[in-house]
Amino acid sequence: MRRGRQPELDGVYAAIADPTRRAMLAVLAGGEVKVGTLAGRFPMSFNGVSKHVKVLERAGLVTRRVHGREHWLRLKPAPLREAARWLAHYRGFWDTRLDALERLLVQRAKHDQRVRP
Amino acid sequence: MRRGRQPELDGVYAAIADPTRRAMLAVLAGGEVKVGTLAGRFPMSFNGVSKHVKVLERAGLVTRRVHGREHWLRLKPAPLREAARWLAHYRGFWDTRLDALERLLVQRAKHDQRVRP
DNA sequence: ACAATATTCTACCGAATGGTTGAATATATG
DNA sequence: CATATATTCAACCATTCGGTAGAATATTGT
Repeated sequence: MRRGRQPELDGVYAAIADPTRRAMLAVLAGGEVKVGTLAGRFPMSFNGVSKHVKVLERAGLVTRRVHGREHWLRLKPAPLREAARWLAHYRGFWDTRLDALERLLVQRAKHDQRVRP
Repeated sequence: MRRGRQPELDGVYAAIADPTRRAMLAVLAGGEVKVGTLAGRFPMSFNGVSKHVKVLERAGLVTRRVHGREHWLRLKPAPLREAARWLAHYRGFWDTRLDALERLLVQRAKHDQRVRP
């Protein structure tokens, strides 16, 4: 695993921590969408949507293609794949070694309970 | 896949969006540690660490076992597995880019009350 | 009983977030 | 040109966040 800091993960996880933005990603997964179209589908102001889009952009999850006065948004899944890989690594580790560790710890806790209650 | 709102994901993704908390999870993956031990490993006040621990607890990623005056923390990887599964689901869609994606998204848009109220 | 230890609770601070409104900018259309 | 459209920018507000310091609580050790 790559050690050290991975600052790009901060933005990605923070971006998808918001349910509105997760819903936006779902919409964008269907293809390119204008900002206005996106705004029409969410119960908030145009500017509110614009701000969320900017967060997704900053996280590298969305790119913008300006065509005249229209701004078309396209999903860029690569950072999400990175994030998934990071999680998968930990998940794999925990699925194997840690579950065994947890069993052991539970066992020891029971033992301690028996020995000194 | 489970659709609609998944509020537990909010807390999990928000929790792991912070590099300090990701590092704490890495430490906890090595086994149970006291809050104080954790505090000794991070360049911030005891109280700062205590707050981060509380965030991880609220996200369901850490449990606390109070033994006397010592609070032992244990990792609970289950919510991370949930989060990984959510990401893997989307990743799979993007890898394949099938028409099924479009159909599912249209269906979701119809069902989801939060989007287009 | 007393003092040290492990930890939380409360209160505060500055910065970031999620949201709003209103003005500005660029572009398309009559 | 004038006007409607698509969008951002700027300011503001309330809340949350990451962090600190100090007081309070519970437990252990002498």
